[in-house]
Amino acid sequence: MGKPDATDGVLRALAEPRRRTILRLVAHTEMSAGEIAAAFEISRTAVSQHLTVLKSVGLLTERREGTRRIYRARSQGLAGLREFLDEMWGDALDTARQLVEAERGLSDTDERVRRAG
Amino acid sequence: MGKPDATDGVLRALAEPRRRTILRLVAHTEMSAGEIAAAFEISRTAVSQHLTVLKSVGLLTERREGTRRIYRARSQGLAGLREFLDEMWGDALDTARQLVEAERGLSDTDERVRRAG
DNA sequence: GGCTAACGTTAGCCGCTACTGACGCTTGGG
DNA sequence: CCCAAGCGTCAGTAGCGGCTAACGTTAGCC
Repeated sequence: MGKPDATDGVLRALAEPRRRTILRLVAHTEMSAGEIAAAFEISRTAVSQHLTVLKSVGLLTERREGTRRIYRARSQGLAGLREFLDEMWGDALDTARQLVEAERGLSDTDERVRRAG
Repeated sequence: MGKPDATDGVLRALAEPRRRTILRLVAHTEMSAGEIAAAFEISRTAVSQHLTVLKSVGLLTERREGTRRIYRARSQGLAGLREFLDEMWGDALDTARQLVEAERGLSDTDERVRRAG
């Protein structure tokens, strides 16, 4: 419920293979813009634009450190997409999602892993 | 043979708002191509092309009945996307998988990142 | 066969999007 | 101050992707 527009932007952002690669790169660790750009063969400018897109739809977090900008994936940005998936999957997995949400509440970025058992 | 990443096609298909609407329409019931087209204001041709795309990436099932073609969402086509989500979300479902991998002894994942100390 | 209904397919147009190259901005150091 | 490092931003361009209109195809009825 909330904004259907949010899911639209997220899906358009994820439709690009390189943007998905970027997300995977910074899924569990941080990286500077330069480090991320070094992982591709396209120009640094193109990567910067991808970073802008990902950040604008809430899939990326930016932190400044001197002249460098450190990026990190923001898993919360995928919440709307998960809702969309569950809506059409209509499975027992929806129950699991409720358990997870109830457990983590509104806590923010944290790599800690917890069992839902 | 085969496609290295079926998720790519699925995400590109889902990036279109009308295709998502189509999927929602036939998520729990069947509909003919004409009925689906009637739900939009674009031409029937455009809807037919959307149906072709959705079918080509495995998100739709087609059944013929006389001159009509009946469509229905194929939730199995979203399995790969769900894996992608879990990979970056790191929720309880993914945790269970990680535990299994840990028991097997840290086999093959190469997404390990070096941590600059 | 002739005709209609219900679709898919093709050709062409047009807007969007990802790319490159040049430039501007901010930070830190001499 | 000047200069370099590190990035973002601004034109400009090539190509992809979705749209319409016309045409082709299959199924059923008379």
